[in-house]
Amino acid sequence: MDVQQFLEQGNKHHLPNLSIDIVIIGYAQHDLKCLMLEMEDKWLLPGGYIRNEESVNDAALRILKERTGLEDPHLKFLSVFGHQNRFFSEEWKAFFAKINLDWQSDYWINNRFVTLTYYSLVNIENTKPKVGNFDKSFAWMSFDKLPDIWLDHKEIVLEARNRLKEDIKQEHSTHNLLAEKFTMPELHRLHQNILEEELDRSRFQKKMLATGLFERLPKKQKESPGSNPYQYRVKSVD
Amino acid sequence: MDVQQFLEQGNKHHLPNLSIDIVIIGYAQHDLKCLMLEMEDKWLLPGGYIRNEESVNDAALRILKERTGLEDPHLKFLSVFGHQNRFFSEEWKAFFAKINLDWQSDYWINNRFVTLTYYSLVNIENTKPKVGNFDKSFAWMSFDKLPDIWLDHKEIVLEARNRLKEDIKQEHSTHNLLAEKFTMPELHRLHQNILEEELDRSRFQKKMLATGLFERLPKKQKESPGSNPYQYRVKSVD
DNA sequence: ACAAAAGTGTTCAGCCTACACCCATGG
DNA sequence: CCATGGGTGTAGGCTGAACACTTTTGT
Repeated sequence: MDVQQFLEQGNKHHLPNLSIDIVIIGYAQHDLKCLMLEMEDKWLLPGGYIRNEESVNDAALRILKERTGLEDPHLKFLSVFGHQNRFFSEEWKAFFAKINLDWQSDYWINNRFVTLTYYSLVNIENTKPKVGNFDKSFAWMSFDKLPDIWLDHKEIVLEARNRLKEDIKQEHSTHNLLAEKFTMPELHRLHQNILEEELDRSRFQKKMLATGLFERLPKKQKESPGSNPYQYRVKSVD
Repeated sequence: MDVQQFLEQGNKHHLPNLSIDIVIIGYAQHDLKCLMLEMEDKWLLPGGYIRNEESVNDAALRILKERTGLEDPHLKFLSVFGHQNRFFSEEWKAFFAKINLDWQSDYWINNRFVTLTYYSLVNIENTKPKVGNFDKSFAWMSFDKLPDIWLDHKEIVLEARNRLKEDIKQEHSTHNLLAEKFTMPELHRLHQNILEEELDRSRFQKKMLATGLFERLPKKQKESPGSNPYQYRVKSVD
């Protein structure tokens, strides 16, 4: 579907008041980052709309796959943003003016949208982001140095950051942020990074191994001084 | 708004693809129950649609208040049901035939609806349920003896029942199911009921008191044999 | 007096915490 | 050979589990 057709006819093929936004979280250089797209001088979250013939969940997976290329990604529901003033006709108008495209006040994307937000933990190395129709570029943005963010997407990003902190205590999905094989010190640093606090190294290791979720692999070939760490990977489900 | 106008024009005043369904949970006769409405021979959850001028959250509160009369109720988001085949034109058609009302295939309520589900813990004694336009009656249905439930609402009810079991370990919202003043034995029985397992009486009492959430009131005047229990209420936030 | 209900106490096991210790490796 | 990093061990404390004890009250 080309852009003009999408703007004029998209409401016939999509649910006209629902959108999906995904906070795609990665980890590199000892830093938590999220994938953002640049539209002119502002940044926003990867997102999209729900087609008539797909479920909400399928739409989220499709959007995630379109932006990352990932086949079987981690994906978790975050929350609903449903304020009555949540429409962005002024923002769209200004944006269309900037890129010298015609803007019509009856484009369906000017509707009020309730957005369903998700977050996804991915391995940056395996992710090959692709920009969408209106996007100039993408970037992995550190949560500590967020740029000018469009619409209410900053609120969504921060909610995801907080939710991750809560979820880490219950769930064991953080390995999605690392490569298939990882060491305990790596996982330890990651958890400290997410929780923004020091965790006892000894206790962390024992707790993780006690879950029985990981299987030990041969030691890593190392270059740095010190004993070589074992590598682990998530046990395959039997 | 009268019924005919709602059916023909409702899409102009509501988000046309979003609904809200609420599992309203109460507790009476040592039994967890949920509020259901009768439409002909089937039962369904209290629900409604989102008006253009209200937020999703306000809509949920409005719907909850319309059905229960409650002013400041407990309300918590449950989940999204968003399957692509989630429209119920056949069901509506059959229902309209039964009540001898005209049915049009282009009524907006035949649309595909994504439903946002919530659950609410209420005190049955303080709740004065009111039926909606199409409802014959209401009833507090025990989770163990659910009737014939319309659409996919049974799935929603069961998800709420399971979520409550999970949430009880983290949150302390169960007092919403009891009267303002309650005793520890009452709270104890309630928790056992929700978790469907025995809880050590001694430990339960100490754990609850250790939260510091409750303040002790004078002992209850009692009739049954045994020592009179203290009454408690939730501490007011300072 | 006795049984039932409610509140509190006691013991033991297991887990969390905070380190200490040991081993491997590179400079 | 020593600094660094990584794996494991251990003593102390806290918390939870199971059950015992005591008090209160209706029958």
